[in-house]
Order: sequence, then structure tokens, then C-alpha cells
Amino acid sequence: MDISILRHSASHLMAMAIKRLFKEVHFGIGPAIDDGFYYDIDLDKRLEPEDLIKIEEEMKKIVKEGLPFERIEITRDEAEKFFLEKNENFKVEIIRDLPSDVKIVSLYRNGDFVDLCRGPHVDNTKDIKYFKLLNLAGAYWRGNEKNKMLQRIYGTAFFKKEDLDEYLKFLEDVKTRDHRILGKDLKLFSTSEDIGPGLILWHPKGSIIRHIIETFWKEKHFESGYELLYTPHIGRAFLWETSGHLGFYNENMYAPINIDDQNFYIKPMNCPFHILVYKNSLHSYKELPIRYAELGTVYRYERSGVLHGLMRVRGFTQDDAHIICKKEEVKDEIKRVIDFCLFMLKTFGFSEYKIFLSTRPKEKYVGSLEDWQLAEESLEDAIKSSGYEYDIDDGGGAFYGPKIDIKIKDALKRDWQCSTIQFDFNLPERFDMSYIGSDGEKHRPYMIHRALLGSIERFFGVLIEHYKGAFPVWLSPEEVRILTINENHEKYANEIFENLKNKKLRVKKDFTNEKLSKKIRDAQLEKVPYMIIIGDKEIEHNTISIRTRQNKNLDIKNVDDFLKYILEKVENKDIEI
RNA sequence: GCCCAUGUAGCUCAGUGGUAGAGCACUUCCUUGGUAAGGAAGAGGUCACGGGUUCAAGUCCCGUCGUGGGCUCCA
Repeated sequence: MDISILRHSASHLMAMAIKRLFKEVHFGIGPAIDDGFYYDIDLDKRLEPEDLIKIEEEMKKIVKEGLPFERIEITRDEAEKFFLEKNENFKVEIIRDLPSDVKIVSLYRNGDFVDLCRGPHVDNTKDIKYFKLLNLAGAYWRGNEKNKMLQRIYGTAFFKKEDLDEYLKFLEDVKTRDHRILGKDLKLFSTSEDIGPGLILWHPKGSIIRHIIETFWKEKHFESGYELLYTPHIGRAFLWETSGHLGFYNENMYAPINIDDQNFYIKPMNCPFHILVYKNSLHSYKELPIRYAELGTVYRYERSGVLHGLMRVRGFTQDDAHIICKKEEVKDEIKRVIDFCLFMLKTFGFSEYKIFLSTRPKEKYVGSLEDWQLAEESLEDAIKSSGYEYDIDDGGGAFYGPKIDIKIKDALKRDWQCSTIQFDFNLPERFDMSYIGSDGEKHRPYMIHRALLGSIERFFGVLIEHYKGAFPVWLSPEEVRILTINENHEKYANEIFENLKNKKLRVKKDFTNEKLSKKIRDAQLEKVPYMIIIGDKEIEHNTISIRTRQNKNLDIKNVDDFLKYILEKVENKDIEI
């Protein structure tokens, strides 16, 4: 049996328990979702976490009562009348909105509790054994903020106790990986009330990681035929009128800054600037494709309620690029981008992907149908020839072009969307971009907009959670820490330190007046991959002892051997230490 | 933005109307210790901010800001 049936039944079970505990309650919808189920309810009393426990207990009672799920079919008119009498207006609304060809609706009954439901369900409440209510939230009726705010209760249910336990453990694991907590503990980044929400302060340890990411990124972009750009953070209103952003992206843009009686806007995207670099001179078809890349910092207004650590912020840096090319180059360029993208993601330790192709929206779109067809085919061909599986999100493209989104799976198998490859029919037209073809005439180039890591902030957040803060050596803010046992060992330890330092390793000393076990604990909590321990034995034999953050001692005793070992790990960007 | 919760030392948190607390971190001293916390002392707070109720507010009420869980949208 499908688990969603069990969860859907659990949602009925919960509703029944709520109805027993709180008489004056009205029900919205209560579906099964990916990880469990929820029910939206309209209740005057504000539910508190303790209420969840009470509801859960009531649910257990109903399970014991062993009430069968009984399917009743009636006409929609009868159903409407039934729920009208019960004052269940949300249900009435659902029935009224059913397609006109639906004549018969089904109800499910357990004892005296009846709910509108398509079903199917488990046979009996006693089949719902392993469940847990998880959290409370507000949710608008039908997801529309103009509607009434209901109280939503989330829960989950499983067939087997082990599965429920495993899921609860997963939730705990998610908590211990939270990048906001780790970011604070490991001193990677912070936000400040004095600066404002959604604006990130990168601390030295986070900044060094960002520097490594960006340096690697630039290197690989040069190798892949990109040219690097730096562009301003603000631009005249005229620019954003031309690009159309003031029209279609206005609600994400900040109010203008008035300078010498002219309005300037903080950039929410980099594209217009890249286009103006292109337009600064005439281009021959021989120059194409042109690939402009920039780590461009943009600012977008996001509603306060959606901000979340590094994952959703108001100021962020996109690893942006715009590829300007001829029609016949499109397919090849897309393929190159996909390969490049997957190479980058893989280097950072992500090797499972989901690829989505989003096609032309049904109504609002720019560009000709031919253009769309070419673009969609090119995107699809490129994915196919890369040999990856993909799903099609029909009608999910932007109005200015179709796109490919790549979602990565992290260590907990959660999906994250970072990469996006988007076709743009809009901007080349609006900015009247052109190149001179072999016929001596002007032609309109095609433009592809892409971000591989997406935003550096979000990508960093995903990295932190993926590695639980224990980064591979090449990304670790501190690669090695040298610990002495007492002050007599400092001179020798300093020699080792200088030796590693000379090889550009990020190494720190802990010569503090503490016991070794304390120093190890400190290094361990900071997730430093390698600890070098120096005591009498090491000095006597001219060796080092190396402990890894995985509580293991390396066999290597010789400094040069260790250097060879670690530098190879760094060079190869090994995930394992 | 909306609903709910929440904001006390750098961090984690206790403190339900009557003289601001603990642990960790920090500073100093003692200790010279071999693989996840040695000991002592010290310093550290306009209890987010602004109003109000009260003889008295960290505590009760209102507002603002921040944070968290969601709704909607997205990198």
C-alpha cells in the first residue's frame, strides 16, 4: 500500500481528534505530503505545542477504538447540503468548485466523524500505528494571502516503527547540520540587527572559504573560455527601463537613489551591464561565442518572512555569466554549460543531480514560437547528449525564455536548487544587440544566462550543511593545527609550523597552557582536519604525530611525507581527509 | 507582508511583580600535563528598542526591530 494513503488517513485521524477536543472547529484541507501530512483548521483557540501532545493522545485513543473508514457516495448537491448544515464552509467551497462533470462525491466516515474525501484510506484507524505530530504553522486558505489565515498542523506517519524512528532521527540530523547554527559555532558568518535582515557578514573563516571557491571558479572559467567582468552596483533608471526590469521585476527592486536629480537603482541582476559591455563595440560573427562571467553582487527585495540564513537573503553574489552566440552555436554552448556545471558541482562533492527543463509558459511570453522551439530543443538535446535523466516542467519557463534548472542532492538526500541555465529572447531585442555576419549585415545574437553555483551565499549554506561544517581539506579554513604538550616543545613545533606555512598551507598553532586533551577537543570542535602533536617523543625522533578530526592517527611520521600527503589531497580536492 | 512563537553576558540558557544568575568562552595566576574539558580568581548586562500599567517591571500591556516555524515567491 502506498504510504500516502496511510498519511492521508492519519490526517483524518488527526482531524477527528481535534473535533473531539475542540468542538468549534472548521476544516480546510488535510492532504498527505512528501514527508507526512497536514490539516488546515479554523479554530478560535490558538494552538500551542502542548496541544499537539493532547491531540496525539486523543489520536491514540481513536486508534484503539478501531473505527473503520467507511466510504459513502452521495450526489454533490447532497454533499453541499450536508456540509452547509454542519457549517463546514471550506468544504462547501471545495464542492462548489469541483468540475461540473463531477456528479458524485465521496465522504469517509469513522464513527461520528465524516469528512469530504476522494480517498482511498486504510481500512481502520487501528492500521495507523506509528505517527507523530510535528509542528504548527499559519497557512492561508488555498494559499492565497487575501484569504483567511488558518492554523496548520504538520505530522507524519509510517507503516513501521523503525521508519518513523529513522525519520525522527533524520529531523534531528537536519537540526545538527543547520548552517545557521554551524555558521555561528564555526565563526563563518553572521548577520546583524544593526545592518538589516538578509545581509550577510562574512567572517574571516567564511571569507577564506569564499576566496577559495571564487579563485577556483575564476580559474576554471578562464580555462573554459570565459572572460571576467566587473560591473557597478547601481545604474540609471533608463537602463532598467530599457531592460524591462522596472516593469516586470519592480517588486523585487529597491527604491531608487536620487543623485543629481537622476534616479539610480541598485542592481537586482547583472545582465544589463554585461550587455552594455558587449555593445561598447561592434562584433563580428568571428568573435562569437562571447562568454562574459562575473561574480556579481545583486540586491533584491524579499519579503521579511521568507528570509532564511544564507539560503534566502537580500544581498547576494551570483556566479553569473552571459553567453552571446549565433543560432547554430546554441546547442553546443548549452551542452558545454551543462558539462561545466556538473564538473563544478562534482568538485564540491555533489554527485547526484536532478535536471529540470522548463518550457514556454502557456500565456505570457516574448519571442516567436520558432525561437522557443529552437531553444527548447537545444536545451533538451544538450541534456540528452550529456546522458542525464531529466524531467520536464511544462510551462514553467520564464516569460523571456525556457530554462534548465539543476538540483543537487546533499548528504541527507535533500534537493537544493543552485544552478540555472536560462535562454533570453527578451534582452537582445530590448537592447538591440547585434553582430555583423559573414554577409556584412547586422544579426541578432542569442543570449544564454547562467549561474552554476547560483548564489555564493546559498551555495555556501548548502556546503556547510552537506559537510556538517567539516569541509574537505582544500576548503577548510584551517587545514592543520599544531599542538604542543608543554612549552619545551615550542621551538621544534615552530619549525614544523614554518615548514607547512612555506607550502602555503593554512596552519595555526595552539601553544596555550592547556592539557593536550583540551587542545585536541578545541581543534576537534572547530573541525580542523589535521592536528599535529609535538612532544618529547617527536623531538627525540625528529618526527610528528598526526591525528585527524575523525579520531584517527595517521601512520605518517615524517614531515615531508605529510606534506606530500596533504598537498596531494588539496591539489586533488579530495572529499575524504 | 501575513499567522504563531521568541529576544536576559560573546555563546547556550535559568530567572512569572520586590537588590540580575549558571555553564562555556574571555583575562590573570597556579598547574608542565601524550590524543575530546586540570584548578583558582577576575572581568563581563540600560534584561532588543520605545511607550504604558504599578509604590515597584527582565517579568504584565501596546508598538517597533530582529530571529524561528509556516503561507506565497525564488538564486
